[in-house]
Amino acid sequence: MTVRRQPLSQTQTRVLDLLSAAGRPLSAYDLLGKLRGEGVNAPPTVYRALEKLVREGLVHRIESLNAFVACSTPHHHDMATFAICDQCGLVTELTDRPLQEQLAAMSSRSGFHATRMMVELRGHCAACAAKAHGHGASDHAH
Amino acid sequence: MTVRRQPLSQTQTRVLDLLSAAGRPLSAYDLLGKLRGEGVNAPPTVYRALEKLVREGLVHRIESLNAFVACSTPHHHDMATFAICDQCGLVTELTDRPLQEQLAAMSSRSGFHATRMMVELRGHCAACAAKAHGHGASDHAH
DNA sequence: CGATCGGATGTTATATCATAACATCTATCT
DNA sequence: AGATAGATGTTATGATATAACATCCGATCG
Repeated sequence: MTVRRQPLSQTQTRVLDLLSAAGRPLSAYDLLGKLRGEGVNAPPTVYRALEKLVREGLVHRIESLNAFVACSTPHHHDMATFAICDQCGLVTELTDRPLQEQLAAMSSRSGFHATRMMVELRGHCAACAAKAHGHGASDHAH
Repeated sequence: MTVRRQPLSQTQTRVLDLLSAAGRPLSAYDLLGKLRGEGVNAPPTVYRALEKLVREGLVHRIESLNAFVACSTPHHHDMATFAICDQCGLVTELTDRPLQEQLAAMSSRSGFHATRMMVELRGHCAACAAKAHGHGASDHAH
């Protein structure tokens, strides 16, 4: 299932595995923390691995969190949509073809040629919205 | 036209004016640079002013640039769409009601309750796309 | 084989973005 | 006067990201 266009290096594989295992966004420094003692001691190595993984479409960068997640369905679409719960930190990758088409249409209608489209929704996931029955939201996230 | 729900302080007004005059995204430190010598000497003041302006819907934060722009049509929508040219740095704020509705629909369909929706397109504006007739793209942006 | 090249990594230093924590000041309301 | 809310100042630090340059290693080719 997991199609890898290019072979991944040791570090790249480790980073991807860590992100997959986490199942949530990790910052470059979160990853660096987990890789210390495995011969990775400085930010550039992590950022370079992430850069490669993003190029390959295996990892997404979530701009509003300054963090990275393993792509749930590696496909290299240059289009990612995320719903980010500000309460519990849950991040869900959504796929919505019509939305992508509409974005592309809006984009080209204005003469803009999009190479990357980011959609990030902030709010509360179903579970947290249910819990918050009116009593104040005491945001956490992270 | 410009509806201000709350009166703005001196600093807040200056920041908004600087952003409006710039007509492009400025970082908090860009603003700080312009405000030194006007009694503003430290980041927190700028960030606090920006925070207020964003709350009021007068300024948007562009996540993928870590920068701020004056809202082209102050309305407090919690929804912003930007097309960012990676070549010349031009940032255009787009409004597309159907897109907003579709996003809201997709969001609620999955039980997610969105309080903020961010859409950022990266690519080339019409002018730059026209210029780049095949000869290599030598990205600039900033 | 030895040369060369691309890709990955190491290493050091620094740039850039953002906030914590605490003090002060002023306007307004009571 | 006392209380409150909002804005700001000030110092320090935390968090994120990259520049610049050196090295290493495996593949390819003459």
